Amino acid sequence: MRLWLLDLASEQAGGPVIALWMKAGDGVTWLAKVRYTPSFYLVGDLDRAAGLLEAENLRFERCSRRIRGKPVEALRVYVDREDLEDYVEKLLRKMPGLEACEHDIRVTVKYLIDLGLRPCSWLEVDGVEVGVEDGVRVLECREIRESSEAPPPALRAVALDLVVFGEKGSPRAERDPIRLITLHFDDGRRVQLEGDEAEIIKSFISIMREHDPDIVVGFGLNRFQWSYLGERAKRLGIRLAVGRLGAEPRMSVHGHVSIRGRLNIDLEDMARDIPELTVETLEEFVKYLGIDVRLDTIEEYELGDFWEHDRMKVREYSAQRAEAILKAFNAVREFILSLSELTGMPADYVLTASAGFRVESYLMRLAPRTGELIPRRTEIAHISYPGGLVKEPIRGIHEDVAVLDFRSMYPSLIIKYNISFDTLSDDGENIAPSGHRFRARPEGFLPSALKTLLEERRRIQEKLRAAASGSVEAKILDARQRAVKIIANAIYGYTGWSGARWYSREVAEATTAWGREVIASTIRKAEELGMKVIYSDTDSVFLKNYHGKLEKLIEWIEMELGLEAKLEKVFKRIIFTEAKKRYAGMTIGGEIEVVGLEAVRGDWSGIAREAQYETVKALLETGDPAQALKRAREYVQALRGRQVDLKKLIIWKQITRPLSEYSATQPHVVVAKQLMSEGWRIQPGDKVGFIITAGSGPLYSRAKPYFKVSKDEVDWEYYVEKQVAAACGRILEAVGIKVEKILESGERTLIDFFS
DNA sequence: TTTAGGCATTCAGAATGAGTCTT
DNA sequence: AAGACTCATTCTGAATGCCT
Repeated sequence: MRLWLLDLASEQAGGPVIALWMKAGDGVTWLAKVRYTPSFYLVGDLDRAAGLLEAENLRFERCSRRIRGKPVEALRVYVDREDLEDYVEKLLRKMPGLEACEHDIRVTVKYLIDLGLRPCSWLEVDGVEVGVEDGVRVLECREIRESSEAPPPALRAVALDLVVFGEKGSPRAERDPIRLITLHFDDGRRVQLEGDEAEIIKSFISIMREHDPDIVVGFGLNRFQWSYLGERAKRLGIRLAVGRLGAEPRMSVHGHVSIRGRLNIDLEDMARDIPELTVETLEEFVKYLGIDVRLDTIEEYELGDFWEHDRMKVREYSAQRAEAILKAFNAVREFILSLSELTGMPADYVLTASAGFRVESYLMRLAPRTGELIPRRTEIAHISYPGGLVKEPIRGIHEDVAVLDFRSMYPSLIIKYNISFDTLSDDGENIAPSGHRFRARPEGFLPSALKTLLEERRRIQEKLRAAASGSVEAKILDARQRAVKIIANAIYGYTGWSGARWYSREVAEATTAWGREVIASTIRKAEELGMKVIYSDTDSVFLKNYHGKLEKLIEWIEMELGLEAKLEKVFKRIIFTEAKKRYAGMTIGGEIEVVGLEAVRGDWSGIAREAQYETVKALLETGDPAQALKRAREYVQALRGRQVDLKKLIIWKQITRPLSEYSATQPHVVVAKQLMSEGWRIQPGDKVGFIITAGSGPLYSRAKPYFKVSKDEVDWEYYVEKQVAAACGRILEAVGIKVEKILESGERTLIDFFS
């Protein structure tokens, strides 16, 4: 029977049993159960170990494996229990001098690795149906193996949104009831539950059981909504039996909430690791995906009022959110399933897991291929090392500048020089500028992983070109190639992460050292060819006077460096301040691109960002500093005339740690403390919005929560000088205009004549 | 349960220094 | 004349969020 693996869990029944939740092509849900005995490895004095294991009555076998490429003799020990880690730790205390590995891997993960199975893929399952439980067909599994690739089966999804609020401050589960539950199923059914809280929670549970969705999707489910629902249900004496076979949600790994038999997918986790999003809200996420859906915003502090005076608006608000969540999910569904399949992590927590764990999960599945043992996770002190090379930009305006980028520089270097933890060797023939040496062959673990990924991506992209654009197949392929790219690009960073199982500072250090050498020699060659290098950062060079020479440089990079570089874009005009990593340009298409400057930073006021953007735009479009100055002055005038919306004065800053851990007094922290004392919940990751008000004393004493400030309290001069003039001044100074010029009014006054 | 390092920038608060007053 | 005090300036570290 061909079944698609939705999720899995382990159970204890006189030894571990793996419960595989699967979907058939016809939409039927199957639960396949299979007995499984996990194992771990011992290395060291094996003869002594063997004696001890026999005394413990454990089954084991001798085998040859590798540790970081070095062949070792090991004992593979089978232990019929779920709590492998604790058990082995205890065992090790009786066997000093022996090392264990692969005992600190969860049983479900071990199972998938051992059998070479992946979630979100089709499997061939042999077994006997032993009954139907709660609509689920249960299978006693005999054999299970990979099956051929095919699109996923139809899956039923439901979007969930809750409305809760506090009379004062954030809602608290011990006090504030759930007011509204909105469910939006992907077959179009919509439900809004409102009224007596016990009743609506019960209805929610029965609707979940009746419609039996495979996927529950929401925004903020893991962080907030499930625990709130759980707490409220508990207080009302209701079992929140929304999982299959009547299970309740439970906290799982990576800060994820698990619901038995269903995928619980929180799009907030996905929003959080999209770098383009500076504010991780549903509104921004939906906008980023380019989804056309109406979303009225109600701020948290307004919810209570609207509930009292305009309840229709709240219902509409929640309905819109649920619809947006469902639409967003449909847009990213294939990506999530692909990432799950590729990394081997179940789809409901692959989003919650950070980049490092995703890479690691991918690598762990490759380890058995070469007999590489999976190292245990250890805590190692973090030592930093040199990274990419950044060349000081040439200040001012430049015309006609080409940007040349290396294509996946670090992955290419890792492959080219066979950089890997298992090829690192004092007699290696590839010698990095950092002095580290790597053997040229056999192919290392990381280069092999990267080659596989890059080839896979090329293969998918080829198929993608053949597929009809906009088709389901094209969508799936595109999602998959993006998943592959993400993992490939994260491998270098993984090797420098001290928490990684395969942490190798040598690998990371050698990679960046070769990278610096490559970019430095490229700069030299470009100059030799008569080009002028305006700026360079890590794997890109900005070139002037490139016509007729660029091709030669690209060819040289290919022939001499064995790497690939590509003309990324051409700026008709570009401006650099003296600062690195900050510039703005206009492409030949007429598009304005601002990089690193205040205009793209989330911790500057809207007015400063807008003013700087407009100043830059005027400068780039006309090439005339006077026009830019004029534009900047308009914003100063507007502020001084108090003609600016309060919203544009809000400065947002993130709370990055518990408030008590701050050593410096800062405006947003002071405001956060104040809000907290008023009953608002503020956690690391939250953004606090404040406005600077007039008065004396340090800034932090004049910062107020944005929703409490009126126009006559504002310190307008602060916004003129420290926000707008500071941001615009940076641009204008680069073209020889002094900041003070912005603060003067356009017309000359009497005072000008006297000074 | 945090992939890496490089970088600019702001603000608070300490350190420094010049100038003035007091003893 | 030496020391105490005030006020302005300079320097340093903490913190944030960007770039590749």
